[in-house]
Amino acid sequence: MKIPPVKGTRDFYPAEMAVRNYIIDGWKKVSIRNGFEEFDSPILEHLQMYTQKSGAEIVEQLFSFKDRGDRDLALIPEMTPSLARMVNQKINSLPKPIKWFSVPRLFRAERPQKGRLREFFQWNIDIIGTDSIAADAEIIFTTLDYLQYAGLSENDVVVKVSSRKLLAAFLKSLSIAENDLPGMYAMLDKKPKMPADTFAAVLNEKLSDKDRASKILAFMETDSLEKIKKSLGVNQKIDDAINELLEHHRLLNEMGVGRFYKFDPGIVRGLAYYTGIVFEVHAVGGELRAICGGGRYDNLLKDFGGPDIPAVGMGFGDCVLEILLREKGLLDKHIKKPELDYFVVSDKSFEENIFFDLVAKLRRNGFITDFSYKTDNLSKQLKTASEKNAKKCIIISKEYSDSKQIIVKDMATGEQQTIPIDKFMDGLINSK
RNA sequence: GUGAGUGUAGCUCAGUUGGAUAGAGCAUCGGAUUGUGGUUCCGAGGGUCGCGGGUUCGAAUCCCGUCUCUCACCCCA
Repeated sequence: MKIPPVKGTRDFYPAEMAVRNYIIDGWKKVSIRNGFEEFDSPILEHLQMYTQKSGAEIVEQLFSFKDRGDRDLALIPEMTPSLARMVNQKINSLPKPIKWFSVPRLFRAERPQKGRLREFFQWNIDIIGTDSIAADAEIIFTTLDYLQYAGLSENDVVVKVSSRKLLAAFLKSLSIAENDLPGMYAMLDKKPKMPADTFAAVLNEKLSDKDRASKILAFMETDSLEKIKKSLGVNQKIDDAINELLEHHRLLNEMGVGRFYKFDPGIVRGLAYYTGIVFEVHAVGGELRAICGGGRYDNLLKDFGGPDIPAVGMGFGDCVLEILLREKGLLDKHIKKPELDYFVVSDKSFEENIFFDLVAKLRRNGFITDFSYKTDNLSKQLKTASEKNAKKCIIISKEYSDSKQIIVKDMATGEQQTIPIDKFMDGLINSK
């Protein structure tokens, strides 16, 4: 009986594995050069970790089970709670700020669709223990550092930035109650999904107040910090939030990535735990969902039973990225076919057992080396060498039995030279 | 969880109004060119036509169910 793969998962054959490694290696390389240290958590956590803050509905969106000790466990659907748990556990002994990154394998029991699967990889970077806006800027800089590393420019991607603080202060200035804020966030977050007049109608209905609704609409349409400052600079809290955004923008300009920046009050992010500047990276002109997103979440550690310590972070999944890189032709460009340094070929026209000795020595010296199990036909073996993308072939044949010489053939040019095997071996060792 | 579309070799697809051993290209494997690869030529393997049921003398083809995949909704950490 054939057993199918599990819904929403992927098989990584060598070709797909090369893509996955390319993406993840890039994430790690960029994290490290931006001063982040790698950590990892278990793939299982207590189910309670997710139900506690998000409610019971979330159980339907993750994979959970009871172990034999009757514990409710879950395959982790995100990394941030595990990070909070780990940091809280050692909070007093960790030097601050903490700059950590991770590339966990995550699971969500949703119905798969474009750019969303049930099993995926997600790059996370977090800075914990500072409320400096420079940290908010650095998270975005590091994200952009990767996107540029992958070959994307400001023509391909845009960072849309907003502020929960600004939005909250603005909504409160319209006498919307603190308790109603989460509901408002959820609604405003849906704006891009509906036509403008539908959104206006929904807003009117929700507020039952045309004046306030039109003010919110105007706010949501504003596309620059300067305009916001001019139209709203009436209230200390709003002013503070705007100044924070201006400083953040200034830092990104100074870091040389200001051209990617776009103020967009429509960026709300669904998650309730954000408290400050939030952002999403989107493909320019595409229909794709957000490539990645993040922001400041100053209450998270406290919410998970730790001290009141500020934090800012970003999460970046592999699925949408892969679609985008493929569309832009950046995968074929960056992922090389595997190559061999040497392919050793022989027609067995000699007695001595030199063949495997040579193969082993090449490998021990660090050369990627292979050979064919079929040793009858020279032309077959060379064909295999071509298929395996060998840079050079070593041919051991009658020159060896005649005078202990081997042929080194350059597969790109076809040139070959005959040299004594001892000389070749000495050259190998000296080349290291 | 809701809705729409889809399913024929590993991949991309043919398959006449329901008719006999279901085809092609690519890929894979083998052979030819006997001291040298990429080209070419020849050949082979591989499909309970997603699965189950029904209609029919007869089903890849029509009907029902189910699953998969795709896309959208819900949700988005």
